[in-house]
Amino acid sequence: MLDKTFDPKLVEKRHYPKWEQSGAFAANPERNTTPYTIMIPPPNVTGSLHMGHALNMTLQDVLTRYHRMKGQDALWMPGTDHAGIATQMVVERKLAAEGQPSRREMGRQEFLNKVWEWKAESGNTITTQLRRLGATPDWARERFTMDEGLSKAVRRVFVQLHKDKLIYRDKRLVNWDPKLHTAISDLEVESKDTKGHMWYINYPIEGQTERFITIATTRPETMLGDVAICVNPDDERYKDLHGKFAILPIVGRPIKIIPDSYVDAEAGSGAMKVTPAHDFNDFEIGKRHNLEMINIFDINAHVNENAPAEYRGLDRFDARKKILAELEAQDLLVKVDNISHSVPYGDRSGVVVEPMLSDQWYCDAPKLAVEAVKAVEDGRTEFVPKQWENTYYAWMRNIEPWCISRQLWWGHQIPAWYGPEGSIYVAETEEEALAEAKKQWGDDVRIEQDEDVLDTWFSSALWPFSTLGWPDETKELKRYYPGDVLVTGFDIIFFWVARMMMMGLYFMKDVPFRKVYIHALVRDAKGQKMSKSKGNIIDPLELIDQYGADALRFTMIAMAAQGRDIRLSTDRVEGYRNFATKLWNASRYCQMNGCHPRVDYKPESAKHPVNQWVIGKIMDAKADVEAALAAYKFNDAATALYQFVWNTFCDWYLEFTKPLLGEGNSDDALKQETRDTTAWILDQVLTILNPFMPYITEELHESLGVRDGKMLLTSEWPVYADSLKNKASIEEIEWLCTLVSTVRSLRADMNVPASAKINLQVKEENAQTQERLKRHEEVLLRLARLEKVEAVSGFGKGAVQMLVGEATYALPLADIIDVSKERERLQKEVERLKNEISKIHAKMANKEFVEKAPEEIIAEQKTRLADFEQAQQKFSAALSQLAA
RNA sequence: GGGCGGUUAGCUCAGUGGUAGAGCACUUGCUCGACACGCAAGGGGUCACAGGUUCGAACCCUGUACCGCCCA
Repeated sequence: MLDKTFDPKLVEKRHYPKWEQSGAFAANPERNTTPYTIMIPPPNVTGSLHMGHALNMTLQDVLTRYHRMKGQDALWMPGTDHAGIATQMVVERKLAAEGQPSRREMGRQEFLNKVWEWKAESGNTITTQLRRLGATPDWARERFTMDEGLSKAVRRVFVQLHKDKLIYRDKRLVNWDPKLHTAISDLEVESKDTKGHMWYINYPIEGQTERFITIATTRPETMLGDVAICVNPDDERYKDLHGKFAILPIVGRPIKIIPDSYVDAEAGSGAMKVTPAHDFNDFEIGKRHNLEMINIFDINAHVNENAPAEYRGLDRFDARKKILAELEAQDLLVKVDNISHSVPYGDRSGVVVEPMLSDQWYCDAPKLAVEAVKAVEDGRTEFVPKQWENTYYAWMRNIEPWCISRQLWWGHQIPAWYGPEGSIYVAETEEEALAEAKKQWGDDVRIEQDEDVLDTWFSSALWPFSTLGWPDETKELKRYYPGDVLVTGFDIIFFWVARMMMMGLYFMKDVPFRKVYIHALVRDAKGQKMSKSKGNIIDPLELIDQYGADALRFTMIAMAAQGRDIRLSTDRVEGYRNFATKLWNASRYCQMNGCHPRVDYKPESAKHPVNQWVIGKIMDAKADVEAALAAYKFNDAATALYQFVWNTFCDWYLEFTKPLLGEGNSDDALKQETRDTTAWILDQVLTILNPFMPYITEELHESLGVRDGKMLLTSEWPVYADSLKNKASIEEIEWLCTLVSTVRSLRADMNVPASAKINLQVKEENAQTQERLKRHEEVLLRLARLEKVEAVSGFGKGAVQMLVGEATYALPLADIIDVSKERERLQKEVERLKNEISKIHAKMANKEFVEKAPEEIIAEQKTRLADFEQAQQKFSAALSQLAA
């Protein structure tokens, strides 16, 4: 016998290892069936499971389990990402905390050893946690972006793109993170609106005493690197200064005043200082006018030797203060405005990013994007929901060269070697590079590998094919590329989805996945982003401990379709925990009543309308689930299941079975049919629900007696013949439900005590109704708590009347009835009906409606009208009878 | 500034042209032989606002307001 409640903890602990050891998660490229592929968005190896993962992984697991049950060769490819900056930071912090030598002190190789050690210890945190969620990826194939195979793919891609001139080295401005000492890509920069100042500074004009040109700047410290002043060519104020020089205050360098239409005469003072080495716009101007680029900062964003001695070594913000003080002393500071402007911050370090001139490697994203855009335009890859394609296009059509080098140690070291006189050899191995160098320089040449590593997203971009063995031509690659669907959040469309599209198309000549399902982000109940600093993090593992993995999964699924945010509150999780308990107890009921699944049971054999009805209902539920999953409407699937289990199966069907299985029923054949049907329906429910709530369904499946000893995990998704559905029975039982509900409702309205057994009278019933009333008498008596049902020719005084179908029913409540209350009820009912009737009358009187509306709508309105009119008549009659 | 999304019951949200829905919360009544993590019955909505299209609009179009996100 099942316990009274479901204990997820024990069940989860027991089933997961069984599943995993069964080998059922494994894809099998030899199988003669269609593959179904999902590539996991590899979580950071530093990470631990958060709500975003819980949602993302649950959805993937649902799809994987579902397609696996449908007989496809499902490959859910798992793995983790080496997360260059994040991991390096974690390990550095750990070293510091342990009082060990710093990264620089121990040197590159030693440090990398430490990172690998750390990875060996903590790198499986998140994969362990995924197991707790019940995720079933093909663990045997688990990959890590720093694996030898994936690293080989990275080198191959780099070399090939370089050969094709799609990767190049360039000296440009980059976003420099002065804390982490690395360049970062545009995407890793967060612009934040910040309160700041606009300083207006006078630069003296060379050779003219007492004449100044006023520039406006938010970053006065960069003036140490000024090389020109720009004005709009049409700006009358400055026309005579074109080509003249100003003297850069503090530094004393003469800088040219040049016209450039980039300058907005209306903005600031209309004159702009130009610092090409420290501002992206100025850099462009500098290139246009061939200006010198003076870099005034070192890697810490401290002032360097290109500035006057007294500023050297100062932090950029200290330098700003000193410069402002000096300008003020020289009376060159004209005014200061308080403004709000956007300031770039490094998303990892949180410090202000410094535009800095440096040599970096770039990937020609604009060229690669062309095909990637086309692939979405022509539908080779489709986003779900569709509107995300706009987001994708917007970025892809304005894409900038991608800075792919990072001044870090943890990552894929760039496969480029430097030889004499600035020669560069890009090759997959040092041997190859050396060979090339020798070819050029003769024998005793020394080459050195570029110290930098690649952006982590560079290797992630290859994930859909590098994990399948590329560049080798493996059978996996052939079979599982492209993937069926990528499941991810909108926050990494640019970082990851777009880049996979570019790389996949370039190297595989096909898109990496057919569909991209974009889900929402999980927020807290108030819509706030969860973050450690806000302290509003809900830990999925705590929820699993508290409510069970199934409850958490079902919550994620039920909420999946909501806009861009999912507001998670524990109430919801609790609600789905209750759902699990409900299912548990329904199963308990089945068990107590001897409803054991029978291998030879055929649903076609069910004769009783109640049984035929519930079979029809499970067919609908299954079809709804299938349609929902096909459209990635996970919440619809959840609703269909929830409603079937709770409302149809528990609230109605199991209640129907009580009289049928009870002592009162002497029809043994019917009893057996009902037991068999109940067991079969439960078995179907467990099967269909399994991808959503794998633990409880597996447990129940196991304890209720198994069809053939198979786990649900490896069971087949059901298929039903359309002919199974019996419309007449469905209609009949729906009538029965309405009748029961109507009686219950009236009893409550009339304050009939729940325990009071009363009679139900019926008149004007047709032959079909007579038959039905007889057939379902037991059910009716029990569910509506009635003494008996009797056919009468007329109702007595104090009969409370109701309508179901063509017949009129009454509860004879002569003694109990509150006449005024009953009058009120009837009047309200008549009023409502009159209202409906007049609405339909108005519609039908509208000539245009009758002419233009489709026939079935008009027919429908006519039926409704007839029903309402009949009902109104009967209630009016009841009302006058009450008055009499 | 540009773009995208949202505004439906107290709350969280479904709902793609014809009868306004769910869960939670709330009210009332229930120890009914699976389940109080439950059962039954209820109350509760100018579908943000203003125009337009249509026989008919929560739904399509235009605009406004407010909220959120992304990009500059």
